[in-house]
Amino acid sequence: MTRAAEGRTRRAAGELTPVEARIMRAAVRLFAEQGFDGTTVQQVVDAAEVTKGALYHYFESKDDLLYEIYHSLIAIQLAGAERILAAGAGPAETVRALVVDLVETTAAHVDEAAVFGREMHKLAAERMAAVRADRRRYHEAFRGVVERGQREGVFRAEPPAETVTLVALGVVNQLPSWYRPDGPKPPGQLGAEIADFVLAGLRPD
Amino acid sequence: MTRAAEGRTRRAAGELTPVEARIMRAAVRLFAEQGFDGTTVQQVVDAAEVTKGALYHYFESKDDLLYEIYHSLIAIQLAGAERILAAGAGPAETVRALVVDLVETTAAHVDEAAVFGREMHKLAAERMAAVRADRRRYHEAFRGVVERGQREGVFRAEPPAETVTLVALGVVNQLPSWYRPDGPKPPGQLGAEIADFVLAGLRPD
DNA sequence: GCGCGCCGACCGACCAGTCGGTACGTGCGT
DNA sequence: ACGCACGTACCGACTGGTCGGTCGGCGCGC
Repeated sequence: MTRAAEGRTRRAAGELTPVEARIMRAAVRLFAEQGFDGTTVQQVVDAAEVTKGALYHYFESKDDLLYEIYHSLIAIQLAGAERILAAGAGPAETVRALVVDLVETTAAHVDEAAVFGREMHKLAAERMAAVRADRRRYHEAFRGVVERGQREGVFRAEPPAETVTLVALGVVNQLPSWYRPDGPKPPGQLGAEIADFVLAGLRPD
Repeated sequence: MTRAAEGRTRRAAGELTPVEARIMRAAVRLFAEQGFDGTTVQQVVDAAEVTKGALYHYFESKDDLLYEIYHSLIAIQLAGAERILAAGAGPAETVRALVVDLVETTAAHVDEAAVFGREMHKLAAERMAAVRADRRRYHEAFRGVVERGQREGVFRAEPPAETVTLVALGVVNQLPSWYRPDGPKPPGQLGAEIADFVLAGLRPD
């Protein structure tokens, strides 16, 4: 059995050999800078200081790298959402926590997020479906919190919950195009400001 | 002089020969579906029912097509912004008109917007600079309106104008990833709902 | 001395862009 | 009225180069 096949399950469990980690780090950086198609496998192995043989020993294909990048990001974000939802706070506090967490994790993984946003559509149909399902789960969980707040009367009823969700998740998905780690505002503050603005649009008269 | 060189100025003035228009339409659709690098020049010419010779007669390179796509979109959007700003309405009405116009033009040119968002970074340095400058102009014009409303007291002072701008333009830029022309809500309504929500976040207590 | 982990030259496919050529309309000298 | 020269529009086989992926081999630990 080659490591490439075995690797899928091992990596799915979050375990990475040092060589795999180096390859992933190099791939994410290069894909973010130059795009997936604009980056050659040779550039990745050079940057990771390994050889093509090693890369294809651990990964099945170039596409495989793309999927792993998505996977490492979505796993973190869904875990955050589940943790926050499970805490069982009120709608306002939950929305705030969700937005702040999303902004912080996205900022901490800007390269992954940038690659994901730009190249998601290049995934094979099957993997694409898995991605879409995860995204929709997040989207619906968020909208559910907004709807609950509206039913309970802690949020204004007028803005369609769907629109609020689109706006909130929209900024976050767009974040890689303007966020700079060395910018003046730390991610936590950015998240808080965005959350405040979203909640301001929801506060009852 | 080849048409490819002449074409730059002629196309900049908004004039397109029928052949150029066919090529552009095919290119936009294919780039939106498969990405820029994922689309071959041969596919474009086949879809446009012309030959490679014709394409390279009218365009200098594949990159040229990308730039023309951007150009046709940004020209419309900046024109809309200037028209609205020139109308001289109050901050609230101006913000609303800006958002609605942006959503409507983006929806009317989803393919262009999708390609632009994903492949902008592939532009050559010089053209990239021109793009960035235009985007910043739009961004700053929008923020300026928000700041004016805050100074005049018609908007709440708390949300940083920069954050409001990031949120408003963020949804619009993200629109190609979820908007479907055959969806239940027409673009005008979508724009109105988003504008309402943004203005709700700005309305004074 | 055997096999796992890795090496890297090489292969076949593919692709942007080229270029020698064709077809046709226009104007001009006779 | 005719034909010749010229420019524009377009054609499509071909080239030079690139890239993802392969595979026979090799060295080191056991």
